Amino acid sequence: MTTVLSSRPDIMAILEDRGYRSTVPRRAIVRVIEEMQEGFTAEDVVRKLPTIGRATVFRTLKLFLETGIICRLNLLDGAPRYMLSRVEHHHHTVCVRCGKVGEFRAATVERLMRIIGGDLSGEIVGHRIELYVVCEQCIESGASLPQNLHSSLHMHS
Amino acid sequence: MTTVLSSRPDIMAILEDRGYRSTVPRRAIVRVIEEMQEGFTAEDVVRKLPTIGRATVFRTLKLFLETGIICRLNLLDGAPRYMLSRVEHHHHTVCVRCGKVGEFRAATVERLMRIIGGDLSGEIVGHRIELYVVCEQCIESGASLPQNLHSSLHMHS
DNA sequence: TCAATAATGAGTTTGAGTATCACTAAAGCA
DNA sequence: TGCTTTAGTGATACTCAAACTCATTATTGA
Repeated sequence: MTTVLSSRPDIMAILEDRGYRSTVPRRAIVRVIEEMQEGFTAEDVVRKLPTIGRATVFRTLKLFLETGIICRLNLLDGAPRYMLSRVEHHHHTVCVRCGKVGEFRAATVERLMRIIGGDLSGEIVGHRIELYVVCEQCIESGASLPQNLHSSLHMHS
Repeated sequence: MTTVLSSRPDIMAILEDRGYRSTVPRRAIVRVIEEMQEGFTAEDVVRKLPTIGRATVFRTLKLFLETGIICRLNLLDGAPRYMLSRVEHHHHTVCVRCGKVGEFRAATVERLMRIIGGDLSGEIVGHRIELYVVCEQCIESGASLPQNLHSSLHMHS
């Protein structure tokens, strides 16, 4: 009998179900990334786990990505950002000022995809939506947007 | 009196309006990227223009990106892909088999943003939507999707 | 407990992109 | 048209994230 401690699935169980081994480095990486709520880079993990080899961190993140445990966002300039997938199907909000990443779901999105799909040649097999936002904290602290961000992100209001 | 040869704006004119000079390397790069309809990497341009310095290519693409002449997609694994912005406000389709990039517009998208914006804390300042598709040619040639692509792209049917 | 092998980590390599800086060429003006 | 200013260029060196290699280690199932 197992106790459900949180709504998040047991990551090591997912891996073991797929035939991957439960190792010390993998468990350490799971522990670390569960703590970092607002997205992290590969380098963050390397820094937090100096005893674990660099290659192992990259390999493990790749594995987690392939198994859907984490997801990756390529945004702004710089290294890709990862975060735990809390819910099955979701999209991301990214604060353009502090870089904080959030998740959201919207049924409307799925309907939209079907509408657009009808107008396109070819077949839609997936989609990715990112919303660039200024988060509440950043609005409160009242700073303005960085120059050039709008065009370089190819954003549209 | 000028003759309009295509619906695409004159790129060098845009740059000159902003105070940038019309130089031999820039004109060469414009010529090359206008030929590559289906997206290109920085390395593609470097390869096609061996007489032009590497740094210049990267600087120029950055400039074009900032002025909205081209747009960038971070997708699949590998280097970012660029393409000419044909229309002001658009989103991209990417064929997951051949990598071909297309553009589409949808008024519905804008309405969707307003709906979602109401549910979120913070303020939406932009969005990015990418549709992963299998293009018509690839459907005709009939090959199946690569393994692992679905989860690693964090796609949702 | 042991054998098979998946996983690791140290070190090396790759490759995209940037920084530097002396040189070149574009543009405005005399 | 030539001159001057300075934006732009290109060769080179450098940075940094990420991948590769391979000998060693740890995990698992028997």
